[in-house]
Amino acid sequence: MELTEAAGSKFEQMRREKRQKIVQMGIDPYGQRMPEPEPSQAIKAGYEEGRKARCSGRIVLLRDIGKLIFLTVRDSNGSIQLGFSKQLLADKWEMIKLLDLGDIIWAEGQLGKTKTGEITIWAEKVEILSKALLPPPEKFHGLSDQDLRYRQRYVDLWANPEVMERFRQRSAMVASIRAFLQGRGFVEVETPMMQAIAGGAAARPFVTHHNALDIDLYMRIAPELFLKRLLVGGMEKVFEINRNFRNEGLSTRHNPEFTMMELYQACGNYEAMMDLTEEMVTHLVEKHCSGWELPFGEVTVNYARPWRRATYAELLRECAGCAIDDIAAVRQKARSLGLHEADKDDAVVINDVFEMTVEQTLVHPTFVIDYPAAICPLTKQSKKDPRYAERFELFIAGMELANAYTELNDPDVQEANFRQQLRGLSEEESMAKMDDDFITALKYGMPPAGGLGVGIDRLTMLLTGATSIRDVILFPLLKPEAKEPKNE
RNA sequence: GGGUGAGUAGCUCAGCAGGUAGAGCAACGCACUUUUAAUGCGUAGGUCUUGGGUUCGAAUCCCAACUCACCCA
Repeated sequence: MELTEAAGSKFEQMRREKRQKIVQMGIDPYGQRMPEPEPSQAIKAGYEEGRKARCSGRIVLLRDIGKLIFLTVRDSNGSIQLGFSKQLLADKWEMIKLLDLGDIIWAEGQLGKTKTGEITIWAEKVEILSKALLPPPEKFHGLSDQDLRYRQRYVDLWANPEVMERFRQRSAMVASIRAFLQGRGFVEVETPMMQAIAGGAAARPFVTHHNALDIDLYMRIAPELFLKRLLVGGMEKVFEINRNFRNEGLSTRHNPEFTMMELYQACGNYEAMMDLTEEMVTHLVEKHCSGWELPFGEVTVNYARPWRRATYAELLRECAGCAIDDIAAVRQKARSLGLHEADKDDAVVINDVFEMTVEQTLVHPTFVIDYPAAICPLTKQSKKDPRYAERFELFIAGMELANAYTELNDPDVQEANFRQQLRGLSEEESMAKMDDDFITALKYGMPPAGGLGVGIDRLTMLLTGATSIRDVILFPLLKPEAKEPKNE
């Protein structure tokens, strides 16, 4: 065991010794405030021979040619080459010779080009900002072990520049969504993440406990019921971008905590929400992507407007081959798909069949409209046919990306819907959970409204071509690492 | 929950008719003032995920566990 520890820490030991030498020179190996560096990208873009430039970043490549050293340092949006010559940096040379891959440094000097044309800062001042005690991953292949990439995202981000780029894009897209909505008069709000009743969606919640009050609380599965209370309060256009928590399995499309944008618009309905969704997403594609056709895994998605709008019933007929009214045929289909249907209500069986047959076929953006009213307890029924609800879900690449309703605002109908439990769903998974205060709110009067939820993680997946949700969440949920026998 | 694949040096990967482990990068030493994954020479580095089993002998075969990835429910 001692042997392993000694071997495992050999790299660290060498670096600790170098750090010690740096300290002995009177240099702080962890740096201090420095004149603000410029982004490497900007330095290169505004290249001007002889101009003074300063940058800082992590050393990702180092070529030591004796009295001349070339280093490539990487910052958050690029990298730039530094040239250290003994002639220019005689007083720091001893420290410079102790620099390693992975160290974070700062440098200032004149811009120039090498004989091969590479833009280079010929450093006159160099500071070490942080001595890395652990060696970086392999410089060419980077870090590719999936487990390590997720567990040590802090390494993944700088070892694999495309990872950094994807998260920069995510951030830019979220900023664009905010700007888009604010430009249309929406006000951003924050509503409770810990709730006494986990309502607004059909999902199993996480339970937590408040000690002082000695009560159990749920991590929210949706902000819906609180945002609607704000409609009652007189906020006519509100949105929230925040985390939801659902106590369900993990997959390439599901992380237990995920980011949802939800918005509500007074005097709107689900058609207004369709228009808004289409405008918002195409705005993002236009602003952040390379064209209307974007690859996603095996498929190519065409985001060009207008997007298809098809009813739930017509898609069921198209893909499952049965009419929504012919419940015997639907149950037959369910059995042939291997689904258990005997103890479930019609609407639940129909939806099971829908999920299995239709969803995966919807590659290009498709609004599925007019859901069976029975599975939509928070949605206003269609005036044309009360068996259906004014709800749509948006599917892209077989993934549910958005969900929207014409919001139900009749308190008596809402109360009745909360009491109506469907067989085939556990109580926790049911959307119908009595929330007396929400009914009280509706009794004061909520304007008719359109409501929309968009999964931000999935949207990022689609627009950046990431087929796993873990690639768009900085720190996805992982099983804690098994305790290893060797302790510190 | 089920199936498939993976886990070997710090990193990226070879090695599998069973005979006690190998490369590149990284590291250490030497040389080098225009390199681009710098180069040349030299050195060192591993309870082959863990635990059982088969065998004279296991990284390799068998069983179980752990973790990850993908597919399915």
